[in-house]
Amino acid sequence: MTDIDRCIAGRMRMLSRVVTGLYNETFAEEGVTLAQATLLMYMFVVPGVRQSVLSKQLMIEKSAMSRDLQLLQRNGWLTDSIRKGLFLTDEGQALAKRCHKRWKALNGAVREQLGTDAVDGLDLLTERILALR
Amino acid sequence: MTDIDRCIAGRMRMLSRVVTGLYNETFAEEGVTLAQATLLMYMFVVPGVRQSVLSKQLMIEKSAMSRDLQLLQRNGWLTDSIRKGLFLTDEGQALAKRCHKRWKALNGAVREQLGTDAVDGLDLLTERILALR
DNA sequence: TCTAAAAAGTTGTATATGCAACTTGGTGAC
DNA sequence: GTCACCAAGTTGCATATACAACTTTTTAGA
Repeated sequence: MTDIDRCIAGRMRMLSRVVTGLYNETFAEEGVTLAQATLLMYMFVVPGVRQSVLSKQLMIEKSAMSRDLQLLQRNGWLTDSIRKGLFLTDEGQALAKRCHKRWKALNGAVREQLGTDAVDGLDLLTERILALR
Repeated sequence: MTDIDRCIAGRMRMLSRVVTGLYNETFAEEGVTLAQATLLMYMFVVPGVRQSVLSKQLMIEKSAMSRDLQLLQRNGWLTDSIRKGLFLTDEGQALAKRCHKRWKALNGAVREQLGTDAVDGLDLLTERILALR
């Protein structure tokens, strides 16, 4: 029973924790987490997007999404009508831009350090895992 | 700014959510989650292991680990002395065995469905991500 | 052996997440 | 039009996770 370190899910979760920590370090300078920054950046790109769309795209359960967005709203980054489509406030837009700048730099560096073969591996893995469902 | 779906961390988190859901379905029949089952199986294999070791191995922050274990203890699967090394109760051992059986079947099927190339990709990715730190 | 520093573990606080059950909103059949 | 249904969103409850600050335990030196 010494084979449990070959657990696909366990491995994915571990890697997720590690990279999350890495990205959070950067976003902390803007006072947000990676999860929050991701939502902000999505909403910047697709103004008016519905929760259900984000939920499906990111594979986050709708109730979790609802709460994540409420948090952003409490921080003044979303307008009031979050049930009719999501829109960033001016402050939210400015924050999204700053986050994107940091994200781009970090993500580029990470992709480079991982190497194209590892990144390709991730793409393949993504495809196959999504096909499991 | 439509490049955010190329986020390494975002991707890892999404995949983590998906596979976690898949594994949780199986473990739910034993009344535990994947996270809990993983800890039970580890402790079964290495009786007396310290929290700090699990924490490093699984890359889970020590305070999170502390609480995860307290939960298992409240359920009667761990003996009292969790500060001096972790030991499963008889019930905990029986549960760990049942979990391992389910895990082995599911993980084998998942590895097969993913294919060796994708699994190899995950191994490479693991290596590279751990090297980032 | 005693003590000071390091490591291990816990607790406060907060976010991220899921499932179940509920409410609200929209849409089509009639 | 309205009613019945389905999709979208929310809320209750629970787990998983991190950081900071604290307490306890261990370990190294003198």
